Amino acid sequence: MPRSASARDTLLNAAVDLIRQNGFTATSVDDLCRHAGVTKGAFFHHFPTKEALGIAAAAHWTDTTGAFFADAPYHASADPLDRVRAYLKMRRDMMDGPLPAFTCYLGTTVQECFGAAPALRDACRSSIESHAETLESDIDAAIRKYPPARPVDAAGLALHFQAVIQGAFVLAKAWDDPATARASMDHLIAYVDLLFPAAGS
Amino acid sequence: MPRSASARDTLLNAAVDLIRQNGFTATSVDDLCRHAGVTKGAFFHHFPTKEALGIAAAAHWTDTTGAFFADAPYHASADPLDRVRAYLKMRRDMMDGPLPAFTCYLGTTVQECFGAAPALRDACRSSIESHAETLESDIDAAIRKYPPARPVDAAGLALHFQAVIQGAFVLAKAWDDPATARASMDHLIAYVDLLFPAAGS
DNA sequence: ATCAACATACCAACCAGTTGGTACCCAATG
DNA sequence: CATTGGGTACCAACTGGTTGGTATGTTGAT
Repeated sequence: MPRSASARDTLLNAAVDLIRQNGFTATSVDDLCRHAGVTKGAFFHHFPTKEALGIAAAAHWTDTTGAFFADAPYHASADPLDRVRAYLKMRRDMMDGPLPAFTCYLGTTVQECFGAAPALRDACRSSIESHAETLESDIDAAIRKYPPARPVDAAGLALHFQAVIQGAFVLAKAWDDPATARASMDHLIAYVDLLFPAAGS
Repeated sequence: MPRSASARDTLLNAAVDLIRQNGFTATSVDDLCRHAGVTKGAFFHHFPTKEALGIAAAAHWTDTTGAFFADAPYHASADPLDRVRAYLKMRRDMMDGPLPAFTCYLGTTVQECFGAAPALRDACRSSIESHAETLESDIDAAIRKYPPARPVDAAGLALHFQAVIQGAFVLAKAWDDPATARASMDHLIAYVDLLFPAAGS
């Protein structure tokens, strides 16, 4: 670890930015180096292959977004269901402005690499999984506190949240408009409201 | 249109197959020609660019899947809400076997191309949109017949279905397992059940 | 003879990855 | 304290293969 936040970190940030815009395969190593202001030698000094960069970028994404969500205000409420709803509302409200600014590095990448680069696919999976796991305790507490209208398990519902979020990103890209994505998030929020009728809507 | 189902159609079928497996940019023109058993000359005789092939493949996808869904048995029921539910159950049950066999050409492609190829992005959008529109009349009739627990509009709900389906594909690829996708579809079906309480669950 | 439907051969640009080096820091040695 | 040695970080120039696309045919039906 060098003292300067140097080539490696600059490359990882460039990777997250560029790959979200153009996809993994369409982003060349030269593109990344140019954007990061380093040379190809530096790239292959830090990463043995382009795929390794992709995997490291997934970990980097987990770290940065993980810290972001850990510090987010939706944890403040005393009621677990309120925390879950606040999470969903925050994710909906984040869907604003230019698309590459809020879409997900993981969903974009996994769709491309899943056949050709299993290691990268698995890195994306575990990153999505670890984020979903941060929701489980709140969802679980909500299930315990408010009897759900249907039997649900916390882990499965947390993954469903991620599915809807990823699907919303796909539609947002197709329409080139975040409004489509937010509308889908509203349906997800409505689902949660209906699932926990005892909490009032 | 020639009478032989020749180069053009073979290329379109190859495109849908290969691009679903490997993505748009990772699928080269040479790959497509090899898989279709035609030469590059034939490719560029029928399509001015690779992007044009992608657009034509989106239209081809609309045609083939459109015909498939038009003939599907879920239209049989007399009750509109039953038709909607049967559609969702069918889509869930289709998520089986190897992933490239049931995932969507459009969702995969739009994530990659949306920044670099707006024309292709738009072709994907209108293809998704046209499929969603085939659901609108059933959803609309269901809303009229059974008062929904929350105010919903048919077009928005139809798009939400597509978002969840696309998101389910993303998770299925990340986990390399269709079960994750089916679990998300079950949540979507549960949402519809809760939305229309008057119909009984 | 014309024209669409193909095929063959080719190209410049770009691709991921390699090479052989330099600049610099730190720790051990005399 | 100066010198050496070795490791890390980085760089410019290069390589073999691949890319999307083109130029120039050839074929067979009308």
